[in-house]
This record gives sequence, structure tokens and C-alpha cells, in this order.
Amino acid sequence: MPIEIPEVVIERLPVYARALTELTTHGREVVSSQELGALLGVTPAQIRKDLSYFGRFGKQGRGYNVRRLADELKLILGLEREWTLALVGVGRLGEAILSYGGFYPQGFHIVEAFDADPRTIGRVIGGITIKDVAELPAALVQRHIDIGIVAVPAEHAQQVIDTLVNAGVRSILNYAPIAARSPTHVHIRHIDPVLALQSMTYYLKARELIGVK
Amino acid sequence: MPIEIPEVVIERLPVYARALTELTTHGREVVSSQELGALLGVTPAQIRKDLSYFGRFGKQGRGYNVRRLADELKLILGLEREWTLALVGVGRLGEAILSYGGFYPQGFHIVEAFDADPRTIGRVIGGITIKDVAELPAALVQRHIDIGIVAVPAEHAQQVIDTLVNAGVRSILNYAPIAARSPTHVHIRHIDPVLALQSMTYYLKARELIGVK
DNA sequence: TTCTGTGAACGGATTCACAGCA
DNA sequence: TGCTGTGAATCCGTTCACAGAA
Repeated sequence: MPIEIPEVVIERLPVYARALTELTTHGREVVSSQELGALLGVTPAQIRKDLSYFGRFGKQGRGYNVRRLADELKLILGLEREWTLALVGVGRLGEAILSYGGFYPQGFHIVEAFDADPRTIGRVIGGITIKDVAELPAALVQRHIDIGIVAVPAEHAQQVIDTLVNAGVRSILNYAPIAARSPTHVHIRHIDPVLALQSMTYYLKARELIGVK
Repeated sequence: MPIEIPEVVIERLPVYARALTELTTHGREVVSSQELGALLGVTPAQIRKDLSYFGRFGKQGRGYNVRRLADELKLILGLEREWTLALVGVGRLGEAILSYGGFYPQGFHIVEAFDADPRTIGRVIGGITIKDVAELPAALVQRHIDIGIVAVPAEHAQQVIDTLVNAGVRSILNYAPIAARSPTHVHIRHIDPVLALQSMTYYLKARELIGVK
């Protein structure tokens, strides 16, 4: 197996997979890197190069079989199977995450949820009984969890992440507004809308300065 | 003014600003790029280089004045002022966004909200009356909106984005799972937890293949 | 001495451009 | 002819390393 595929490439694959799946529902059977690129705002060369890390999926002169390529990508990403997730933090945000209908159909099953608030512990949301966060370490031993979701206040996030990591969780989706530190073998993705907004205002401000309104 | 500061640099500034603000609350007066880097998992050289695009904020032999640098960064990013936002889509997700307490204190004020569902239109959430999305274009003319938040189902997202762009909105925070196309002068940030999960499974799967469990 | 600011070197990702297959 | 797959060239961000200020 070829070592070190750039992480940016891995992050683009789900985007391709999603677009291809969408195309199959429209009955599309073949796409060229050109078309797919136009659809996604990516250069055709980018797509071809990315795919070339994993194999040769296209037919010269024709393009890619949409369904075949979608399936290949899902296999590469591990999207053909289901994954178990544990949610830590069931405040307003955590509750929204629990109720969100977009994870399950994609094979991401939240099977445990934890909180520190006695008023929240014991409640049942979306079929899941909220447990005491103190039970988190023990629960992680008992039941295999692939991915942790962190939705606790910023001040507790690092500690929760440490607990997850110590229990062997290697993938974390973090909603807390912190610059979390974790071992290199752990993959973290941050969902941070405020940070996203704060970088866009730079451009808004810049435009106003030069009077473009 | 120097042209073309890399976008990645702009995206790191809010991270620095947040850490510095945090440090000020701890009474910290001076930091070196070394310390700040350790805190954020970034190299000191990275921080110094990033800052050098905007000026000379440090003192050789000492480091940076925490409060001063925090203020400078906020000024650069436009975080000293308040910004008006309009939310489009007040389903479960949109409602969570409206109720989320993290935007307002950072100067991001959601002042309008729109939906297509007659049962939702007219409701009041967080002091805001939900309007009919059909009124969106007119409302954008009437009231200045800096940033649009898109939280509609995927199939309507592109159309909503187009409407926002046509009305002159230049910054969009998109929660819909689509690869949106927009003019280059418009800045879009995507919040897409499923995509984030789908790229992490690659590494989970890879580890399992080589038997690391 | 310590740590910033920065040109130069480096490294890695993107794009180019073309050989080769359908 | 059309479009893939891919080495080579290019571009661009990161890191190095050091001069210089406190």
C-alpha cells in the first residue's frame, strides 16, 4: 500500500462520493472529471490526481462510471459499514445533535449520550437514555465506540477529549470552541461556526475600507 | 496595503485572537510565539510569519503584549464591531441556531429569520419573528444584512444562496450538505459534520485493515 | 541573552501537459 | 477523437535560520 496520502485528499473524497451519489439518483451513468469538477468547483486534474492515489477507476475517452466510482469511494472511506458514536454533552447543542436526522442514514449511529447535569441524566432523547458523564470511561470499556462527539462547554472540553482518548477513541468530532490538544494518532474535526464567521468578517471589513460597500 | 494574504492565514487569526482573549482573562500580560504556539499546536514561526503580514506587534527579547495583540487582531478581523445576520431555514437545525447563545456575545446578531413552512412563519423565537422566505429578497433590500446563514434542506440551499448573493450578501455560513457554487467575491464557509465524520472513518478503517484494532 | 521579524530554503500540493487506451 | 492517468513543472505555504532590537 502506498504510504501517506495527503489529508486534504481524504477530505475531498466524501465530497466526490456525495456528488456521485446525487448523480446516480438522477440516473446519470457516466461522468468525466471535467463535469464533476464543474459541479464541485474543483479542477478536473485535481479529481484525477486524487483518484489516482487509490486506483484506476475511469475509462479513457469516456469518463467514470458513476455508480461504480461512488461505491469504490465509499469502500475506501469505510462508508459501506456502520459506525458507533457516543455524544458527550446534552445541553441545547447536544440535544440538537441527538435529534438531528442526518447522521443515521449515513451510517453514523449515536448509541450513547452523557451529561453532567442531574436534571439531564436519565432523560430519554431519540431513544437514548442520557447517562452520567462519570460513567463515560466505564461505558467506553463496555461498549465499542468508534467516534466521540464533544458538545460540552469549552471549559470541560479538553478533559472530555482526554477521557475519550484514554479510553481508546481515535476519532473525535468536536463542537466546543477550543484549540484541543490530542495525540497525533487521534483524528479530530472541529465544528466551530463562530470561528468561521470571524474569518469572513475580515473580507467584509476589507471591502468596506476600500469603499466598495 | 500588501495584496493577497493567504486565506489560511486569515482563518488562523481568529484562533489566535480567541487564545489571547482567554489569556487576558487569566491575567497573562505577555506571551512569546513559542508559548502561544504550544498552546495552539502551531509552530512559533507560523505565528510570527502570520502576524508579520499585518505589522510588528512584538517586542524582541520579550514577546507580545497579550491584550494589545488581541485588540489588534480583533481590529484586523473586524471583530470590534457588530454584524447583522439573517437566518434562512428555521427547521430543527435553524431553531437551534437561533437559540444558540454563542453568536451574540461575539457581535454576531441574527436580526431576521425566514422559513417556507406556513406553520413556522409568524412564530417568534429568541425575539425574532419568522418571516416568509418569499419576503427574503425584499427584506434584504430594506435592512442591511452582512452575513446570511443557510439552514434549509439541501435541495433548496443553492437557490437560497443565489437569492442572498443577488441581494448583495457577500458572506454566507452554510449548514446545508451541498457543494455550493457562488461568485468569487462571495465568501462561504461550510458547516458539515457528516463530511467531517466521513473523512475520519478513512483512518479508522485503515487502522483496522492493518490489524491495529 | 531572548525572542521578534523576515528573506531564503524547503516541501508538499496543485496544475500542466502529454502518452496511451477506448 | 476524447478523456484518463501520471511524471514533471509550478506554485504556494511552512519552516529555517539569522540579523537585530530590547
